[in-house]
Amino acid sequence: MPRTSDVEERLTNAAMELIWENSYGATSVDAICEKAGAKKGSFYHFFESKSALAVKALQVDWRRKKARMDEIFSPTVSPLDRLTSYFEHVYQAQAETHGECGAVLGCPYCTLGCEIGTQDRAIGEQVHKILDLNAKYFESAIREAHAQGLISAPDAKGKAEMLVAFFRGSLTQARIENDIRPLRRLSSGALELLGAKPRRAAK
Amino acid sequence: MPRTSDVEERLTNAAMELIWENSYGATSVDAICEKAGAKKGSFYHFFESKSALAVKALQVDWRRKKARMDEIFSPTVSPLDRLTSYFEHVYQAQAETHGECGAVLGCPYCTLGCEIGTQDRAIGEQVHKILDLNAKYFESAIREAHAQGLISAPDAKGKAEMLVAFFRGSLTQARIENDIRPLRRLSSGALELLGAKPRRAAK
DNA sequence: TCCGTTGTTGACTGGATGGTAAACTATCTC
DNA sequence: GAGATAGTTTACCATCCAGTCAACAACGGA
Repeated sequence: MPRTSDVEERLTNAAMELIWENSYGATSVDAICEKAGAKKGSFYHFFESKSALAVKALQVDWRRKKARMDEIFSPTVSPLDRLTSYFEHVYQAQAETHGECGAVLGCPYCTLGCEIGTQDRAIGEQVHKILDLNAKYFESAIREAHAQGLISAPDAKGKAEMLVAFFRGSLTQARIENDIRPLRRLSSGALELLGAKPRRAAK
Repeated sequence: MPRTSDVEERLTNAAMELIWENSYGATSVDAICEKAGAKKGSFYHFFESKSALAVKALQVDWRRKKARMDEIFSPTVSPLDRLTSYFEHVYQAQAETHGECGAVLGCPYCTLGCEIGTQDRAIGEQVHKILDLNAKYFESAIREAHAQGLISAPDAKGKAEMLVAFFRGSLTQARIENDIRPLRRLSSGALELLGAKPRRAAK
């Protein structure tokens, strides 16, 4: 057997998938181990508890998503295009998982945060941290769009909070209804909410 | 012992509270029985399963909330005032539970729907049904506001979906952050989103 | 008064749960 | 090649879980 194994990574991936697809409470350590092709002993060699695994899984998942977001929200792109292309990206990603596993799963952070916010401090804080970072992209794009005169948003933080609420609410709705339709109007709705002209040639 | 008992009602109330405060998965039948002061045997005398109890609890909870909403969305009130006073009401209610149990709990339907949408068909459908009904109030108020020239919303259904997403997203945010702040801007944000003049004297 | 209905009780079941422990194996370093 | 270290395996545990069951109590109607 190799010196370094990828069991830890397989475990975090399996955990993230199962928790996202079902829920934290409905995801057992046994199920995670089976999906990852690992034994329970290995699980507790790498993680001190199910909760610790969830925290790690969130971190890993976010690191991947952050890389994508840094691309999409690159300063080389016009601020409003950052937002619309991000929403397009989210729509595509949700449509893809819908095709793959037959269900629209929405935002894993929101779902998990909602479920265990009052129960598990560590997970709750991790979720909170990630969602805060995620919102920063919106705020920055809005601030810049305002500075460039593309929209009028003197209170960029407030506008960002509204947009974030709309965005996450749409994802939540999509998960509950198991329907991607609420996500189709994400980018046009965002422009409307920001008071930008809805007609835009992307790219 | 009395011919008719209130055990059933106590069970649904206890279930709703526990599920809302924690989650469906984290709420055991034993815990519900203890909170309701009932024995497990009684539980299964009235309900065939934990899932069935949850469905019933949702129905009872919604019936109560619907009565309040019918008042608030009374045709005697100006359509935009219906919306703002509903949001004020929600804010007050959330602030109250925050004071009582130290946590902002958000929307029970969204939280529950998110958690078990993919796992329990019956509960998922019940949640879906309630959320649809809830959204109808928004759509009707928006349509009427448009007809009265208070706002411009030719696509009332679309606007309502946006507003609902914003509303529920804010509640979700509030739960995750355990903070009522996202709910303070609910009514002003709604008016902004609808393109109404933000200055209004309520009542 | 007796019977059927409605509601109540508490002990019980079998399986799943999160987590443990100790033995074992492969690899790296010296 | 001897340890030390990192990782793996299996059997195991106590607890909790949803759900069952059969006996029992209170009332209403006949």
